[in-house]
Amino acid sequence: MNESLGLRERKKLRTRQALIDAAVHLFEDKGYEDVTVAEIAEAAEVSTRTFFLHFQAKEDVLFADADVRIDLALRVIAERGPAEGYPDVLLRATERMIANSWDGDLASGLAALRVRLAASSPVLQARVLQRYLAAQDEVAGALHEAYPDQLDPIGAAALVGGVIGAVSAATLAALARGDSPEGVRRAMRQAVDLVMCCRRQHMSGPRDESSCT
Amino acid sequence: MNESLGLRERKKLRTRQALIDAAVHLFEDKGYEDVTVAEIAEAAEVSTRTFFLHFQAKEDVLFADADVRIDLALRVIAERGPAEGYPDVLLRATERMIANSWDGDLASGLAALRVRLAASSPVLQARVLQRYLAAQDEVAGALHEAYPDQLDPIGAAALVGGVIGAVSAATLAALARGDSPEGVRRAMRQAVDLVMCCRRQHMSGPRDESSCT
DNA sequence: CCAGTTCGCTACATTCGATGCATCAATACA
DNA sequence: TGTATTGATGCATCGAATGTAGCGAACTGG
Repeated sequence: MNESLGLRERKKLRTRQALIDAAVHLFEDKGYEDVTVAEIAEAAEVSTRTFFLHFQAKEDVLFADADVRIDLALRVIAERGPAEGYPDVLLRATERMIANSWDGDLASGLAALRVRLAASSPVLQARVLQRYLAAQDEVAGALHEAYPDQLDPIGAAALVGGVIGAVSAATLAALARGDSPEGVRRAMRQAVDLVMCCRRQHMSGPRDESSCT
Repeated sequence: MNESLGLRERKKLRTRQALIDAAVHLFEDKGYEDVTVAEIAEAAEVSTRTFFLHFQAKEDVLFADADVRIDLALRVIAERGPAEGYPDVLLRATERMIANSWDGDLASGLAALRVRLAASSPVLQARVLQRYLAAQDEVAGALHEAYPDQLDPIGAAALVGGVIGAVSAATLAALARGDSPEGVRRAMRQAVDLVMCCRRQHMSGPRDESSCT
């Protein structure tokens, strides 16, 4: 995976991962609020200061890989086909993010832990929303840049916000219901279909067209 | 207004109002982040501790009178017409909430300030959105109850999440752009149109049908 | 009018998240 | 090897938020 990295960067990644692991274990045991950053750092055998050198804030340790997903979406937009309309691009970007979260967060149970913790900690919940907003903003901005004459900034924001909002709400509902990872994935796809079905001109992959209500 | 209150409670209300006024003035001058609770308390001539006796957190001084009117949306759903489909009901509920949130703004300048500050402070953004998220859950549940055979829980969550997400994102985008209140309101309606246009069967009020892309 | 109680407020101490700064030591590089 | 880069550290500090003890003004019943 990371064979060509220098020793220094490998060490850095190792402490970062140690912090993540320590935090996850502690959060699972004691919940979010009852774990201090000092505890996490101590468990990872680094200083408290080092924690904030790797993560902007306490809750960011739970979103270690979330930034990767934004990059994925941005790349899909950047590498779009010349004749591709924005509904298809947005659809592909969304599906790419879903696929990524499938073999990342969802499989490892990190997403479920996040939801569980957020449900019991309003502070964390607010920060999660903040993060989602920032992500939406970036994607919407990129989409507007890509289709400046078809999407004004407001329309792009509404479009992206609608998709992300629908997928998030469906995912949360499925997770709250205790669905299996497959069930969660199905909920995600259902949400995408619901929002996008009326807007796409042609499909980029095999999908049941009749599921559009 | 409060003639039959005891002297003690009147005093309490007075200090509370002094804290709100001081906070509003300071926020207007210096923005949200650059004002400390100690400053607010000092300007209101009370101790810092007293501030937290009246408000759970710094942001709550801005939400002093703001109760999210979830009831409005729920009532629209409850009092739906027998032949009304869920797209129309949801549309009406959303419009009702938009109209109300804006009326509240005009009534007390506090809400207007809140919106303005939220544009520049991610913390406040998240707090506002948190309130919307709580409403989202209830509305989705009510919508599912109202149309049990047309909307499963996941579908209802996705639908409502999509609408709220689109409206929120468009609103924030308009605010970030520095739009006038009228422009913000237009962005809200644009977002509703974008998400709902393909789903409504008949309109409940005067609206440009051709705006549906 | 007076004791006893309630309660809003204060001062002080403390915890915790987060940041700035100077510094050390290991790595990378010429 | 010598130098520069950089991850990690300790320390100081700020601001939000909470616990505690206690004062004094406002209510209560007699």
